[in-house]
Amino acid sequence: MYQKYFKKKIKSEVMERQQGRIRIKDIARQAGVSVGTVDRVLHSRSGVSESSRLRVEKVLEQLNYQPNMYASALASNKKYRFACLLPLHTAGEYWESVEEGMGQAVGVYSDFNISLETFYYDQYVSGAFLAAAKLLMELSPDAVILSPTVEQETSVFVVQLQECGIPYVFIDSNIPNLNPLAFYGQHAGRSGYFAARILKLLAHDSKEIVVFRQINEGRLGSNQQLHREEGFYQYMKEHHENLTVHELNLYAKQPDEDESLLDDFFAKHPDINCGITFNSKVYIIGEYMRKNRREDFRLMGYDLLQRNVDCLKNGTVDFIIAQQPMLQGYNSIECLCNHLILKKKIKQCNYMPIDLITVDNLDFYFDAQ
Amino acid sequence: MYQKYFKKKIKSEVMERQQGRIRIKDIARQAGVSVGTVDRVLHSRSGVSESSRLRVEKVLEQLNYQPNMYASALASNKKYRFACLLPLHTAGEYWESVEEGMGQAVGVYSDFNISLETFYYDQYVSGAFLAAAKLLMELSPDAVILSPTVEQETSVFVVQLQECGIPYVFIDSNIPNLNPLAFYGQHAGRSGYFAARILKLLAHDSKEIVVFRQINEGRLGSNQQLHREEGFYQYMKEHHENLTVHELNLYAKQPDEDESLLDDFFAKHPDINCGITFNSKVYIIGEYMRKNRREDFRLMGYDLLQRNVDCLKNGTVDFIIAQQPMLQGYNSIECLCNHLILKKKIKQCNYMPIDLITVDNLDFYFDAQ
DNA sequence: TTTACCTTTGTGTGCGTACACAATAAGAAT
DNA sequence: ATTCTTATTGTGTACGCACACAAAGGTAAA
Repeated sequence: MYQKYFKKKIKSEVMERQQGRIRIKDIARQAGVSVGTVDRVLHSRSGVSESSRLRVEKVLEQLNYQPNMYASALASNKKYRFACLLPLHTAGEYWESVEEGMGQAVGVYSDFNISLETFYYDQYVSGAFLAAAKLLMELSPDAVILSPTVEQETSVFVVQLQECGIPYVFIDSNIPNLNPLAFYGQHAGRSGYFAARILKLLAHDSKEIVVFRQINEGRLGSNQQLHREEGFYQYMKEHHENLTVHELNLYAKQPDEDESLLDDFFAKHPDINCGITFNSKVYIIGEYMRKNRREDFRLMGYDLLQRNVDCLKNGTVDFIIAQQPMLQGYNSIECLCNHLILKKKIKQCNYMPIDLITVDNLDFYFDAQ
Repeated sequence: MYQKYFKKKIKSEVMERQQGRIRIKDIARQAGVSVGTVDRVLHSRSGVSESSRLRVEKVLEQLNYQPNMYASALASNKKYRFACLLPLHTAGEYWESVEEGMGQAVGVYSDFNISLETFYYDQYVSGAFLAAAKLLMELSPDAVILSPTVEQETSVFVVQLQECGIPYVFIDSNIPNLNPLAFYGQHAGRSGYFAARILKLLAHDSKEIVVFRQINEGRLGSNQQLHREEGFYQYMKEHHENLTVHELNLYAKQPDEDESLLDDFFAKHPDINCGITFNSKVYIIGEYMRKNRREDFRLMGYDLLQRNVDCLKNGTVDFIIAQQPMLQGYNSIECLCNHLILKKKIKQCNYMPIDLITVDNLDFYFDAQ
């Protein structure tokens, strides 16, 4: 009859007894010792003779013992306090999604008795980071999640964490030599490089484009933004060296100020019809274009804030590059559970995908957990 | 000093006793009954008086009891057999990634005593699906994952599953009126619409483009492919009505045959420099272009098979649309665990993101779990 | 030989839940 | 009143693991 089918069995890559997993009891019987001794070996506690330790370890390896993490977590019956240190932000901002993801993960892993307390600092006030960090440390948390936006203050704090043996996870941006347990965020340089390729497609044959920049408290954006710009310019240098890239600095203090800056710029350069921002506030430009009925202007930006989504939908923004902020938050909590409770091995550097969003695939972006 | 920070506490949205979660024991004490009675209420088993049932239910709601799923799974000590029914495929094909994702999930959830057995059918041989399904049913699985590629045979099988009360999950493509427990896959129409927008950008001002199609055993591709095409044509109709779209049917029987078809086509249409495929075999075109040194040809396709990735890297393919096949596999297993073991609520329709991949963001696509 | 002390090993209980079984109460039948 | 039946409720054990404590064995000192 039909020879056109067959089957295959996957039973998790764990050795099995008749049916069901190897337990500590099985190891004990095989090695001729009690479960207590096996337990001591597993947790490398003292009080085991060399001979039985070796015997147990051999059987452990032979049977490829994998502990039941849930039973283990249940028995240990510990509570875990996680603390999080984030830039102060208002509703609708990027960091809110990160927090939402963390909240989701806390819910999912609530059976592990975890709790999360978040502390905020104003990234534009010198010393605020360390002040918030001090408050945080009074909690004596079991692990910390933070965004290393203020590099040198972060270094100071990280040393404290290391002294206390508290593991810490970086989120959004990375400082590799501070050696976090893990990092979740985008490869900013590559995302700028990618953005450049797409923008050049959008720009068609235009000879000039514009980069809108955001200046906060005199600082030229975050490290993330700077790295995106670097990637962007690298692509343009490699592929379109004779393209003219203008830069326009905005300040987002009073909307009027930005508006007149934009007015001045486009009065001077009426032919420029393509631009990009490397911060999350492309809606400022989008809303300006809508107000001034410049429907020909092609525009790109970062992050799916509600106002940016609105711009995508009304066509003033063509593309948004997203970086799964919710997933970053979710993963950072998950990572701590895996490390502290389930004792799984953690991958240190975790780049988020560089997602290109248009009005067409927008809906499905949020669908993915 | 610094007023620029504050804190916030998230402790999972679960009511708590002093510290730690509400347990069955707590409910029992509050309601003035034994844990056995609470257990009977929780599982709506018989043998509880109306009065105590009401009392328990009231306390349950008051304290917002959330069972510890891991303790529950541990105590119930059941084994779960999952079965999977997929199209027969060779190494490097799309379905292999789906299987990889399922394998990963089986590993992650191995503490729940789950096992997975996969059955294959030749989607081009009539009756093979149901023959494989019969084999599958001999396992008497607790749940089934399948790709409903052969619509009418799927209908027959689904009726059997419903009669046996076996939950089933659709993967890759959906047939909503067959009412699966869940569906994981892409919105094919929208992805075609999205593809059209990007392709038009790539095509610049070209007046003609080409769609390469794959004919298997006389069938014009899967439902997925057809829906992508529909979305594609819809976009073109709405936005670029006077664009000429050529279609070229290929057969992938002997490479020579396809090659001469391509030769003929491009001899007849030497000016066409932009094309797309809606199946996963864009590498056939990419490799042809490389062989014929047509570096000007702009090309798009679907799915990150190794040969497609190679084409992305050597520049013969510009964009690939991906659909997270690994995540589809992973999610389908996870969904069954959530439903059967953890008793969580399942979302029925789960569209995967429509991801646009270039050589720039390729690496990070695979990084996301 | 007895006692003390330390090393090594085994046993018991608890984590929160599920389920089998025992116990109790209430009512009906004798 | 006694026995039987049935409806209701409580208790005990198990799941796999962690950890406290008890027990056993060995060595050295008194």
